[in-house]
Amino acid sequence: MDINEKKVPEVVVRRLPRYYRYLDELDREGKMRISSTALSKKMGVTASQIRQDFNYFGGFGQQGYGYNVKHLLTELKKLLGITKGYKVVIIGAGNLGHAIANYGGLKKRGFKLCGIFDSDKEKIGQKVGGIEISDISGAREFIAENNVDIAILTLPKNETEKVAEMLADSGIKGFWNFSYTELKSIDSVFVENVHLTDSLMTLSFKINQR
Amino acid sequence: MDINEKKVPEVVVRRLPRYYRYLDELDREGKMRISSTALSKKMGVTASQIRQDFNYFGGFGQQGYGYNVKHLLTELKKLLGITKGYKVVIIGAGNLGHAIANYGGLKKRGFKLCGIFDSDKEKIGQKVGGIEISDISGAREFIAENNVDIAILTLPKNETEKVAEMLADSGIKGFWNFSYTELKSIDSVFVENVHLTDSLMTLSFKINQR
DNA sequence: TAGATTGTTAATCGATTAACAATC
DNA sequence: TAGATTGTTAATCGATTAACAATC
Repeated sequence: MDINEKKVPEVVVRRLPRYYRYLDELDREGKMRISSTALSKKMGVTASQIRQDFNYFGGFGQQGYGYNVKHLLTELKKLLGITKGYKVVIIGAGNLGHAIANYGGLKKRGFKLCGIFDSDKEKIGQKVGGIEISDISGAREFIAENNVDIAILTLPKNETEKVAEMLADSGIKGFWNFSYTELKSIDSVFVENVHLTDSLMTLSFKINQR
Repeated sequence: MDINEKKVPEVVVRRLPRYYRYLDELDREGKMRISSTALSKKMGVTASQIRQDFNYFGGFGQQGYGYNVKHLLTELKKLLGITKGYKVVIIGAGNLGHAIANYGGLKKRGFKLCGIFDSDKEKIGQKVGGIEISDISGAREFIAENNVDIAILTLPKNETEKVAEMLADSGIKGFWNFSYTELKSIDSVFVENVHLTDSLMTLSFKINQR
């Protein structure tokens, strides 16, 4: 019953990609099944947590057997939208934009890169990862016409906010934002802010405390 | 008393860079002081959490006044090692390596980029962000001789583990790892694994659930 | 059937929030 | 002094872990 389903906590959601990675590896190794205990040892978490996490989605295992690797992997893919083939565009064709465009991980996870935009006249027309860089002024229309799902924002801080505003009602569903700003979720657009240096600074903190 | 000091929880440590970002912004805006309540509204957290977090480090405020922005910022910088001027090298001069080398955020946070290494003969000798790319075979010695603190690993998955092994006892203190592997903390080397697509997948999950 | 291992409830632990005395 | 706001204790909430009945 939907009405009784508990909302999946954010902490659990953030663990799902990690499960996906491990299950994907097990599958590539040809493993057919795995128990929560075996997986817990591999991942360095408790078996209890694994079972609890999966049970937010109804549970993917079988008593006495464990989890079928292929089945669990398929279910994780479904949950994470990997099977949806979400369309993405990159806004900002700098080094980071290039790195993401050329990164095979996007394709592997079902994302379809279908456009790259920049405002630099020098860059427009050049090709990155087989895709021609277009003028950013056409981004809004492109997204609307092609039903693009996610915009990857790899722009300088000062350009990001106005670009986000421009794209807000284009039909875009999510921003994956790499700039030094925290975009707020605008209406119906989910925002995932990535602050790369935050992670470097936690590392630095730990080194510094020692 | 050291003996009574509670270990700072990981969740608190991971919030520190965010405090740093907000305080840095307040300082740049010329704000002299801020109360936990005002900051809590800006950041979208509770004032209680802010005060609790800072009190793991003894508290940086003054009753009846709030927090002096410059003082709090200075303390955060000290905690995060920004004042230490940690030396970093980049191992892997692909797009991501380039992006990080050219990113001003490292310098801003006091990190000193002092070397870039790659195994590709074509790349060796080229300059990135004013630094010449060196042969990766010399990385270990360079780190040991120059007391490099952190190695940023932007290599393909298959090369990362053996490079990490090679550098393990060079005196390096931390790995900031971007490859599709989870490096385990080796002895005295802290590891911060960055899985960029994990964050994209949580975004994708949310879009998918809607 | 016996053994294994999940799904799920209950217990514990830790993190967040609330409250207020201390104090600037 | 009165007002403001922290530092800190206590209460609450939520997440993790433990335990075990269900069941393959």
